[in-house]
Amino acid sequence: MVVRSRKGTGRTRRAGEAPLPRAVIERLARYHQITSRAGAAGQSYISSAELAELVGVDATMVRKDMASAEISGRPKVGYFIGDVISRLDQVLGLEQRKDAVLIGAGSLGSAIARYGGFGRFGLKISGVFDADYSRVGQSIGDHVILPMEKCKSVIQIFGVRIAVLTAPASAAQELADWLVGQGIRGIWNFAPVDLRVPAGVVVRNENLALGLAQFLHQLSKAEGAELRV
Amino acid sequence: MVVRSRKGTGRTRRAGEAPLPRAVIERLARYHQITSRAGAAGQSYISSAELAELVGVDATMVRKDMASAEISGRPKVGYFIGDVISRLDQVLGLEQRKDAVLIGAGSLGSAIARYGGFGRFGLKISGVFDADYSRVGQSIGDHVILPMEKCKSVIQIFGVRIAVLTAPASAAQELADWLVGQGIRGIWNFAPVDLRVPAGVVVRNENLALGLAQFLHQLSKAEGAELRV
DNA sequence: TAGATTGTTAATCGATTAACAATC
DNA sequence: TAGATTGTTAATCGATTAACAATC
Repeated sequence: MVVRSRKGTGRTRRAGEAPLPRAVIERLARYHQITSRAGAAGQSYISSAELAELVGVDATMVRKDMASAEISGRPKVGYFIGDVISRLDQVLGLEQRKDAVLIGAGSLGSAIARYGGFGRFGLKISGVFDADYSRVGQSIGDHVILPMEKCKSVIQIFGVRIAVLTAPASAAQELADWLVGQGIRGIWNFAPVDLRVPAGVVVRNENLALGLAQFLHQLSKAEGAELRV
Repeated sequence: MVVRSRKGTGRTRRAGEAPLPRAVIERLARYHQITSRAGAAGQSYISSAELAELVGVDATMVRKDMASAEISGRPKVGYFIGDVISRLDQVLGLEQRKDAVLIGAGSLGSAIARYGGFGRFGLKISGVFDADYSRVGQSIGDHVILPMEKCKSVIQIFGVRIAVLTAPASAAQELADWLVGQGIRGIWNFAPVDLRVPAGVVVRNENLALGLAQFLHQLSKAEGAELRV
């Protein structure tokens, strides 16, 4: 076995596959968004200064981030937007089309199912499921809500490896276990629970309550500062 | 003027008001969530080891975080859950009741308006508004959708300083400008746009597309690792 | 060419971890 | 008391910034 990584070294990968730190990835995703918008507005090049301004970081850091994504620009001109997007698509893993099932057709689930914007990232919702029979059969956007019993076969037929979990907190862990058993390898979790999954399964918690707590903290800090000045 | 902060020093505040780094705040919010749950389950004390395990960080870091929030525990016992929650409520600014207006009663806005869970953080939605007259008058949860024209007076009457912005991206900046003009000091923004606001106004972007991009990156990394092993 | 912008190396800063002392 | 757990200081590590060289 060649690939063997000791904690913290991260030196055991093929060239060009350096594991980028989370902070870098977050910024790359923002560059992607901004650059796409600039491209849609007709721009062909974008400078590190412009990106830095919009993201609120130092231009040097933008250039470093670009370097770590192996994107190079041209002195006096900037980065070619086509390059930036196609390379960031690769780095962020937005290229291949990916099927997903959505579990839980409550109000948040419906909002996500209806929102078409994720197609841009290659994410395709192949089926929307709910355990509540009173919801089954209703349509949300292009989808018809299916009973959980059908979920297993949809996962198999389409080879789905991603689940969007918008079920109630009380059911989330049990559903996650079941999904992993069916071959799901990534869960985009909107239930306010820290899911426990086996190693190798990726969970991203989109925890709105945490976001709100952070927002309120910023706010109370800002109000405090105001009172003091 | 006593309060004068030179960039980077952060040494010019009253004792006990050290500006906690964002990473610490994020963890504190998670401790808050976990501790609340443990309390609800009947536990009275929680150890740094338990928190560390659930959050996926080192126990030493939990203790340091607790220290920076001025929460102290008892050797051999752990942290008293009552202390943790009440102190974190203070630090995170979850104590006072805060009124908010919600702008944009589309599917995401409706999901948020319907979701009662934010009351726990002191956030109270005082009114739901939409510019689309076909939506006005419909009810979502406990709220009735009001026309934008009424928004101004609701802000004034209740002294609202927080807005939840779930309008389409195309309208978001204009709405933000208007809201700030009406006295709003904090915007919890769900539109996929980086809002520009005057200094002193707090914006938190809850950008699902960024979240998805990060999730997909993790996933592609994990799949890659799998193939290599 | 001169000037603007990228690219890179070195220095700084801050956050995390390790080691161990303090305490119930 | 012995043992478990918190609390704190010092060491390490990584990320950010500054300075400057390279290049179109």
